[in-house]
Amino acid sequence: MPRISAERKQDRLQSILDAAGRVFAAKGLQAASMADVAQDAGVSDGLLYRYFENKRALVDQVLQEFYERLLARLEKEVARHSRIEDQLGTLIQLHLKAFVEEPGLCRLFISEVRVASNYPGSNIQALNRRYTRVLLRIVDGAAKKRQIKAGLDATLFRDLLFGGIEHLAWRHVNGGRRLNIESDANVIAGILLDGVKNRSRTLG
Amino acid sequence: MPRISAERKQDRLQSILDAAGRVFAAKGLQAASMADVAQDAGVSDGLLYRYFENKRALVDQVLQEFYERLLARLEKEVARHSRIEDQLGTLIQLHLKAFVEEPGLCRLFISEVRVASNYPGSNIQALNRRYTRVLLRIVDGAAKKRQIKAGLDATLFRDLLFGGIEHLAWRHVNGGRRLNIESDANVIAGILLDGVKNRSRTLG
Amino acid sequence: MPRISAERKQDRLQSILDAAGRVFAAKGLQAASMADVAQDAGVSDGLLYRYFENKRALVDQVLQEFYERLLARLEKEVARHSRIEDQLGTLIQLHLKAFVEEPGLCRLFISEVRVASNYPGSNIQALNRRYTRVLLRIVDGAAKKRQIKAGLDATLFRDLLFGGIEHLAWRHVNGGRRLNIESDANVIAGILLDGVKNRSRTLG
Amino acid sequence: MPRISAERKQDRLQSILDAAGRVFAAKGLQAASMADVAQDAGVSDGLLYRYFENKRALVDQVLQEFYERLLARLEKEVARHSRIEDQLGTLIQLHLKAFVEEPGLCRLFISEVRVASNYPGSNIQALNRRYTRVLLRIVDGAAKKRQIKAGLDATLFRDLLFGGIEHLAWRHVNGGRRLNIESDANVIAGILLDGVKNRSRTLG
DNA sequence: GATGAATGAGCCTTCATTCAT
DNA sequence: AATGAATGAAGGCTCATTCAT
Repeated sequence: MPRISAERKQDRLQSILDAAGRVFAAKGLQAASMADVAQDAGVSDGLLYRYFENKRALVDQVLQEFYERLLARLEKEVARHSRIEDQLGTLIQLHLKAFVEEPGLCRLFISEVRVASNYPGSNIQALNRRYTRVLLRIVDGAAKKRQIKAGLDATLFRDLLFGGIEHLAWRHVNGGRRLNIESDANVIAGILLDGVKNRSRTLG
Repeated sequence: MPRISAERKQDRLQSILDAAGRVFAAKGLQAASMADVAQDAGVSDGLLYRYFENKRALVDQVLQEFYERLLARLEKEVARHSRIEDQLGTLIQLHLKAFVEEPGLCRLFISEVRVASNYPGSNIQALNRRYTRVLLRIVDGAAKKRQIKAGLDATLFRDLLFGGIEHLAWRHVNGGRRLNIESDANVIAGILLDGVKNRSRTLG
Repeated sequence: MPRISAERKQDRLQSILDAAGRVFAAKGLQAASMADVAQDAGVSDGLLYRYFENKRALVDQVLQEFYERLLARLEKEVARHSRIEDQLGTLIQLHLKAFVEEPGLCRLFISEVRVASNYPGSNIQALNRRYTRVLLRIVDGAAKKRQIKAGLDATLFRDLLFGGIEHLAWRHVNGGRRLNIESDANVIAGILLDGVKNRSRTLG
Repeated sequence: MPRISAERKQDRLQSILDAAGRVFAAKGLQAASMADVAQDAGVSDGLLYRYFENKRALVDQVLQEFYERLLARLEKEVARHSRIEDQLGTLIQLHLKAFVEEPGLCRLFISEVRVASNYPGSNIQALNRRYTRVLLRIVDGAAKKRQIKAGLDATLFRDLLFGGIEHLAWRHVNGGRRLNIESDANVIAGILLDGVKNRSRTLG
């Protein structure tokens, strides 16, 4: 019989995750100490280690939740549209928006997610695949409607898309290029769709 | 009268930079200490600080040289071709090749260059612009030949391209997707060129 | 009216002591945490502190029980013999056997018991005296039979014996010298008995 | 060309070792922190790690020097005597004296040396062998003079002796039994010598 | 110019112990 | 009685950077 309700424990967990998100986003993974996170969460240092094995595990979780939130939005919103252009445009818009709305996490995500995804047991790989699946559904739909030739290599397509979005978002966040989310998203969607329109399977 | 000739100093500088490149690439920025670099370069710890203000400055320089080497190759080789497709394909190929040939620096570059580019006084921004210029020349050439409509936003185009290449290279380096440099480069070039064929100026 | 019967409480106490013995022996005092003990005993961390004031007290108790078990065996088995040589040989054999059979506790005992015996309130001193008494009985018997001269300093004799056994056992446990319990015991008994045969009281 | 003379470095090393001896002896290995040692030595925390890889290595060195000092004394003084009884008596006296004169180190030695000797690369084993060699020389001399039968197992003999001395010294240091170094040493020497007088080779 | 000894702040992590439930 | 969440002090260790020589 737990003396402390499951909700309470959930709250603690969530408040730690939130704090970690804020602190890591604000100071960067390297510069932010576990003590910083604990203080921001209003708990003791030691408690962090009851919920997360170590700093790495905490960051991983933060990034994972960010990624999951993004994916959930993507899947839901993309499904609302039926035209290929709208689906892809929506996906790009949401992705850009997610990054722009949470620039700190965005920075963290971009600079850590690839490294994190290498850690054994990391779920980031699974999320990457999930992202690919969203794209795949769009591409397959387009192929069925003969809007693009069948057989496009989805991972290559995903890398092109994902990479471009990342770059765009990053530069915006860092004060480089102003972003017009809606129109930029449409341009990118247009370029990529036109680009693959007549392209057949290119890679296994 | 300097006790040590300018050339000698240049040599020292270069050997430090080389050592830093090797060490940072091999162990990662975080795990590599200044002492590691000094040892690899065969100089004392203290000497590093005569040539570079701090660790950050040293890394910046390493990345900058890597970027510069890449750009020099790009500019030279791209200029050899006259067909748009060949120019773009060459650019992509060289970029991928640079990353694949030096996976350690590639990793460093990808995970640090954007951060580095924020540091005041960093020259990375200038190199980004130089990269943009290479692209711009290709795009303008294409526009003149009416292969694409005039006015494509080159920075957006660059981000798409650069981001995609980065992602592709990263995943290859980390054992994800096998890379077929030549064909992959051509596919990407094809997609992007087709994509922008009918697209007019979209952003400032 | 106690909610928990006295027996139940005894069971708890004993299961904690058993767990502590296992855990401390397996991991060493330093490396074993109270949480480890609690888990092994199947109780909560907090409960340990109802039965023992702190970690030190718990270890003391574990060692004490080990020592007591050893003494009980010694007293019982030694009494079965009437020849001095057999009495001493048996004592040594049992002592060695106890250590060799429980190498973990043996290690703990050797490296902690002397420290523990300093703690105020520790009963280890009393057990030392009890050990001395066993020896004394043997020595006195021998004196009566004129096998040794009267007046041997029993504590000195005990230290010699105890120390030698400890060393022998320790080195065996740590893979140093192979132990042949029976013959080694007899050799030691022989040396010491012959050694004190003609020795008169030396110290108060 | 070292900027700091080798002597200076030696001084530092020695002052750290001395401080470590003092601090570990006074507070116990566990309770003494590296910071304590650094403070006592008047150096920074970090410097300790320039001279010793870690805490363990520092303790090892302290114990080793203590042991070496003891052995040097033993070897030198024992050689001065020709009668077996005097040789053994001297050895025991010096050993007891060493422990009694430095009770802190003695405690450290007794409670740590056996553990330390297990560490790979520890020199304690070598010192143990050296101690055995001193004994062996005495025993062999005695055997030649027909004072004892040839073939006594020197390691068993050493354990008996060493263990007894340890116990005696320990109890004295902890306020147990008063020690009369000279006479106790002679008693022990007498017991052991008489004990082995007629004993032939007993173990490999 | 060069050295490398020295610094010392700072960080992650552990764990005995407490106490609200 | 029993739980186990929570605490928080403490400690070993690293390493960028400085500075006397």
